Amino acid sequence: MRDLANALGIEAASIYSHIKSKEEILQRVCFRMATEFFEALETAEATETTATGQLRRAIAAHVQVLTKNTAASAVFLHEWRHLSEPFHSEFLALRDKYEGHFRKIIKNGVEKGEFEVPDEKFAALTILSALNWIHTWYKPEGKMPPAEIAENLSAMLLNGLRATEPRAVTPLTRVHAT
Amino acid sequence: MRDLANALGIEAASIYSHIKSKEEILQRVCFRMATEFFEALETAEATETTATGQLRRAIAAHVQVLTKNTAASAVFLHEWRHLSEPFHSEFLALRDKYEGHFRKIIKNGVEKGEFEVPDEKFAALTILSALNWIHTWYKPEGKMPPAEIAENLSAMLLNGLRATEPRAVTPLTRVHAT
DNA sequence: CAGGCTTGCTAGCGAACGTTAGGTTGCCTA
DNA sequence: TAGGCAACCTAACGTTCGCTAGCAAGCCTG
Repeated sequence: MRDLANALGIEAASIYSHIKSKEEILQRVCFRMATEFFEALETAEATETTATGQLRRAIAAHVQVLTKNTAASAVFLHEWRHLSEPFHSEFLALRDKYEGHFRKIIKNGVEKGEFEVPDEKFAALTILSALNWIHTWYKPEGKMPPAEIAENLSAMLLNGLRATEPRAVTPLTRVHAT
Repeated sequence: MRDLANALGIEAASIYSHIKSKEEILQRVCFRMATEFFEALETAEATETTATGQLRRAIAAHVQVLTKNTAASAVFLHEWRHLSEPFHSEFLALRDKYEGHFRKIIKNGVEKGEFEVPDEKFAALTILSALNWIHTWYKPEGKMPPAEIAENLSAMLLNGLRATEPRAVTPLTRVHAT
């Protein structure tokens, strides 16, 4: 709190004119990020019809939210553990729901013959795992912009490392300005 | 410290008969885990000759170390940030070296025509990302044992989700008892 | 222009933190 | 059997933590 106050050019006690408690900050960050992830995901799902397209859009959306604010992302990904009830449970429910969207995209893909996975829950978890690590190394001034990161991730996750036949990886068409 | 002492059935001050400071615990955990990861990785590399084989072994080794002690893994993956100098720099150097091993396996694979990736550093990072998340959900009593997790991860990372031609995923032959 | 709301301040509370000082006990060894 | 050391204790240190109380200044609105 004293560090935060210092960064704001304010006394620590003055912060409490704006918030009720330290945890309120945590709650706001966690749930605002959750909302951002959901909105981005729903847009992604609505934009495409094929499972492959939806998944690639979903990955791009997730990466975009994640890279837009890496500090908030780190809080969203790790610090939610310190939420008190009922926020902790509520947050976990949202997380499950978000993961469920990915699971459903994958399930659809498997049913339509686009994908082939041993376990769709495991696949969804692995995809999100691969995405959720980027906040630890991503730097806005780095040479790889979020869109390119997303494309590389999509390519890797959809096609794997293995060299076989040539695989077309067409760029995503632009939906709206970022 | 007081929690730790309580878990040990001891007074907090008594801990200092065994360690110099709280950070010493952090140092020991971080560097012991680093050693474990390196030893497992080097065994994996020595066991196979193809890049594909080495990568699958390396993934299995990493997963095995990670799942053996999820609490220590969480410390290794996140809390190293709180190491003081020179341990912080030393740790980062080890991390780079470890990642370098993966990068080299991938590079070899690309040169031998086994793999096809846009950026081998990025590929290495993505693979480790996918692996390093499992400590957040893995439970020893869960229905998926570490070896199976590793196999599924290898399958996903090497082949991707996309259904194309049938891909043989042969199980790893057992090297030594676990 | 009076009232209240917003935003900030100073002072300080009570709890928790990592850690130290100094002492007691019991075992292992010379 | 004497000495030393390992392992533990009680007591308390100085610091940092999140936060509250109480107050002052500035702004907007009735």
